[in-house]
Amino acid sequence: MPQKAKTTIKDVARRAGCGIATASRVLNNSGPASADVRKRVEKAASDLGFSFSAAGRALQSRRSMTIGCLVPSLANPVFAEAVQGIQEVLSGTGYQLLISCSDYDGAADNQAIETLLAKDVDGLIVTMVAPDRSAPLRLAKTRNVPVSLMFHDPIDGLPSAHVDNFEAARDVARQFAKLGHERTAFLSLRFASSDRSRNRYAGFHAECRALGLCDPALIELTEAEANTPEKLARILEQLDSATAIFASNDFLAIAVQKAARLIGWQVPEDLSVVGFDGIEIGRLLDVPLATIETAPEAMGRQAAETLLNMTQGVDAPQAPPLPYHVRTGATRARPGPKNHDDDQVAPWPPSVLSLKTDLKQG
Amino acid sequence: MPQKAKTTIKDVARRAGCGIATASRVLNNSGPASADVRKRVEKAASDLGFSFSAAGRALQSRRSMTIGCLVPSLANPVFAEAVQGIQEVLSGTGYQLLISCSDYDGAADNQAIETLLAKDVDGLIVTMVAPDRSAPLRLAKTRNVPVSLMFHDPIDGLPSAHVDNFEAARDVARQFAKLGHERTAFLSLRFASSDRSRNRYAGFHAECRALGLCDPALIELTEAEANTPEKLARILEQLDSATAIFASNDFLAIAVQKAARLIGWQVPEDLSVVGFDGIEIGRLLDVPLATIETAPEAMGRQAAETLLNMTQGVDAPQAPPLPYHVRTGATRARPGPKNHDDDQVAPWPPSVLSLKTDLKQG
DNA sequence: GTACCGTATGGAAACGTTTCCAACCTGAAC
DNA sequence: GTTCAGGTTGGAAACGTTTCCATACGGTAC
Repeated sequence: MPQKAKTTIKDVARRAGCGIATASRVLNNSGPASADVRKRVEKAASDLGFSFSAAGRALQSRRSMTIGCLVPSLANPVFAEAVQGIQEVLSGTGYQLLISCSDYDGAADNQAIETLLAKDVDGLIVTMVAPDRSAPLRLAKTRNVPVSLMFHDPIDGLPSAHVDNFEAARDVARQFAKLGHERTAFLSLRFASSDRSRNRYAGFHAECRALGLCDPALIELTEAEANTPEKLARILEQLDSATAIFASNDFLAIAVQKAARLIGWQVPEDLSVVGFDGIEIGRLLDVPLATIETAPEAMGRQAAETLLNMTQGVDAPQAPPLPYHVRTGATRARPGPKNHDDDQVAPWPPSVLSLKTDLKQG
Repeated sequence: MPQKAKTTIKDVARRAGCGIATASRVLNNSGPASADVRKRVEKAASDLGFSFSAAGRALQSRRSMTIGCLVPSLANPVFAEAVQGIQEVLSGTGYQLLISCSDYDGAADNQAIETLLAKDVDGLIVTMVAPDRSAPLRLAKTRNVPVSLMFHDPIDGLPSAHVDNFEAARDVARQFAKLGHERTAFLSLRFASSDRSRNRYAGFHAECRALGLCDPALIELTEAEANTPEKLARILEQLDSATAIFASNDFLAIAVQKAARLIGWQVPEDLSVVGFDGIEIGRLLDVPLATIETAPEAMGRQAAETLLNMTQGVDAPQAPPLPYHVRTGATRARPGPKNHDDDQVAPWPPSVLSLKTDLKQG
């Protein structure tokens, strides 16, 4: 095994018959050099297939040219698209992206940030369970490592690329009210570990109140329930008197429709469904999904741009929330008359199902 | 701005009143140290909030503890999930993931690999346009940087985590034949830059021949066509006499159904549709999508595991293709009698649409 | 008391860069 | 012929680690 030793700038200098400093200057175009030696160095470099060692460079320049990124999971297209947006901005700037996933685990979040910091990243782009009260995130601040958030509401001087979840959710309530719905439910996964879900619920809840609708039932699903139409259907059955459902993301909204069909409910005649996120596939469905259309990729781009500014010492002000768009779709309608045995009798919201999550804890 | 200088091991040593070497030994547990000095060093380190500099370490140890990963795009869930799988395996090993996206561009592929190599990655996990004939990929080999592929058929001694696209596609042809379909089409995006699509077409085509069906029409769509149901519908109309469509991925398969509905075709009565990949959402659709179910996450995991073995000098043999699973769904049926004006008259495949891509080029 | 051995310790080199600075060269001005 | 300015050049230090090696210090065996 001819362990090809990596060629260093020293090798280039020797071959070109000049000093290391000169070679460095030529290769970086960072100082004077005669045409003659310049040519020799360039030839030597290409002969040897030389390329700089990032490690040596990073050590000397105290910049790793690396940006750390933490997201809950890449299996969720929302985050995958956001990362894609980051990539687009970063490509061509010389920065590389170091990725970590926490799987929605708050402890893993902090661990990951520590690791990224230890790698001397030049900046951090983060979506995590609890960006406020994260010690490693504060550490980044004191170390002057710029931090940019995604999806979160701005916190504590940390800029964030986000949509106004609260406002958008109020829009959903208004739509339901205008169509004449009274009893609604909010479906979510991982309510406790997502301030996005919590804010959406809060906005939805607040506006339902303001408009005189019943308080929405808050349902937190397990992974299993969300992914198994039969289980989800059983939950729906207990929400019998609800005529409209706001799902915390599009994936859930699609699953709900499947479940509704299983128990013979028509969407939107028997049940209106609205999602959140605006994933591409929702538009292409047979019955296009009504949803709040956001632009995850744009969030990634904005977060990356803000971060780049910060690395250059530009104190970027918090950008306004990114626009969202109400996609009408075809999964909303006026509530139809369901054939209830016990109309108007069942208590609302159904106590068995509602969560007692403290909204302030987040 | 109190530019908090990073604390180095030198600071720790000074505070603990010992030499650098000793501090290093204690912190790494890599050599003898008296209980006394050990305690002092540990205290000093925690007092100072010390953490190692990855750059210094990388330079000295010639290992960056970083794995480079190149995929076409994270906006495609298939790759996002694969990366997620890689993450799962890497988490806890101390390796970090450096990500690049090429946006399906062969030149960008090579550029990205060069950049990753310059970052001194300890290994590469790659999905690209043309892994054979990639100079930078060969360079990795000569530099003894282990390389592991994803989705590609194994090449040239490079191990790959993949499914057998050719075989799986033959399965689709067999299903169509069994149901009695004669005229079929294969829909793809970026045919030229995806050996996956090409292999799927090749398998589908071969088996159609073997079973005595007509040659499938090969249709390459532009992004715009794939994403705009109306445009796609216009293309479908020209495939009037086809009764079954094999879409190169699930996304396309869903879009096709939307387009079919636009021109009044029922799926599966008027048109059978089968996809490829097995994305989660397909199962939850109102009419579950028939598809070849693969496990992108498992591919990522396998690629990562193979790579880890290689970094440890274990010469992992090429693993067999990962299993795929035929999901029956509800988008396939026997061909129904379409009301054709010119039944049996139109030539097949429709020459305007068929691509003349040379299958050997890939 | 001397010789020896094992364990703890710290100095210093090395990893591949960049950059400061001193030294050198050429030619022009006096 | 001497001096000076301007442009080239290379030695060496520094970045933060790890590790080789020599030293120092116990103690045990004679």
